[in-house]
Amino acid sequence: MESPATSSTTRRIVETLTQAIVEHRLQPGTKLAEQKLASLFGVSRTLVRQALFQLAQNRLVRLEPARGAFVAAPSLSEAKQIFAVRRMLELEMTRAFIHTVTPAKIKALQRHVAMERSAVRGADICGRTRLLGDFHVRMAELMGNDVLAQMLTDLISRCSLITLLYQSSSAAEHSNEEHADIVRALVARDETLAIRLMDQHLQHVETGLKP
Amino acid sequence: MESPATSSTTRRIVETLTQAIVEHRLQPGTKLAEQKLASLFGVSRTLVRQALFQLAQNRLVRLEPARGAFVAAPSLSEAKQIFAVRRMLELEMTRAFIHTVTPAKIKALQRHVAMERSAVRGADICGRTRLLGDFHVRMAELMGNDVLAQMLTDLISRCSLITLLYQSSSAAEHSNEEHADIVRALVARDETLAIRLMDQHLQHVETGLKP
DNA sequence: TTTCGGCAAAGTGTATACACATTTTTTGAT
DNA sequence: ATCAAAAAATGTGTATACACTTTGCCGAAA
Repeated sequence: MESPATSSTTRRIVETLTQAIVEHRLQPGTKLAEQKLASLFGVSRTLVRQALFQLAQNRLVRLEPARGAFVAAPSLSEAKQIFAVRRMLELEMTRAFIHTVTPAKIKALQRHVAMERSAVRGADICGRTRLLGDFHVRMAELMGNDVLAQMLTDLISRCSLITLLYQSSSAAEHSNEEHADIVRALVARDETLAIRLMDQHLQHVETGLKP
Repeated sequence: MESPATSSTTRRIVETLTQAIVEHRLQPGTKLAEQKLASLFGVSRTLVRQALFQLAQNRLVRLEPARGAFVAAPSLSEAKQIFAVRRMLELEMTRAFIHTVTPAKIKALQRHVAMERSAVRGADICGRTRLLGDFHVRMAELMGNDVLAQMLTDLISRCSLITLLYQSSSAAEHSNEEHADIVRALVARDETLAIRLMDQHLQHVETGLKP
């Protein structure tokens, strides 16, 4: 399941804006005027509009009728709802993972955790956040459930605006260690432990949000 | 959390097309030519394009570059993935519902089940399918988790592309009875029973898919 | 000084026009 | 008669133009 087919030009704009928003070079609430973006990217308003439309569906921008597009500022209440959904999905996903685990899948997760660690050790803040989120998506992909993977991708990108605001470097390191712990529990085929660790991990990330 | 703000004209087109697709008046694979839809709705291609774009993100239509838009034809494998996700979400939702249940919420669900029954008894095929799906969405809304509700809305509309192919009138009646059973278990605050009933219900809907 | 009304500037919402790709039809040769 | 190649038709991708809404500013009246 690939992302919906769209002109590569529009996609380029979406990706550039997404990065800018997620890396906080565009602060929440910033107005995104169509004409300015159009001349900035050297295209017409048409393509910018499509891009903004798509970003609105990813909940990264807010579209106010006849007023324009603004960088979204997800509320804490929304973040809590998102985490409630993530917990539902990911605890069950962990349970199911244990039953379909193979050495190759374990290897893939271990490699991912290693990549996380180098990003966390380095100063690569946006790469760090992306990788820490991708761990969860990777688990879904390894289970062969692309629908679940896509869903987690959306959910995680929706809170990335918030996690980036509040997540400290030490919290990132903590997350990375918890991922490693979860993988160890998966290796040991310890279902109860893996689920408990995942639950605690999500709990930590969520409580880490509050300023 | 309301659906993403967009011109009401575009939204009208999206909703009309969604209904038509979900109610199977437009068969999977049907080409959706922009100009034809434009004259049909009495608007320009611009608005139709926006609508098709949005529908593509909801996975109800497929967009092929330079070839156009087609009504999506979800594979059985995709349907199975969707049901796996629904089971994750809805079993936990049922568990959580028990803990936050109030007489008002029960009343709302009971009213909904009654509406389902009259639609099932009558010959209102499209209303029937919509209402049977909405039961699950309604539960999420009553829990105050709009993120979950939106997610279930998407998942269920994607399923209905398939279920409508196979769901018989007797199956609909069966679903309605199962909903009533679930509500009774909620009234009794019987967590284990409610979850088991919901699990069986999803199982029935899913196995009902295979031709 | 403050407030209200209107005017101008800016920006979004929609339609239309044109360029290019794809598909289909037609035509000509084997 | 069949197949291939070319041309016409259909349809998408992008840009531009115009109408209408919002907004900020300036002046006049209380």
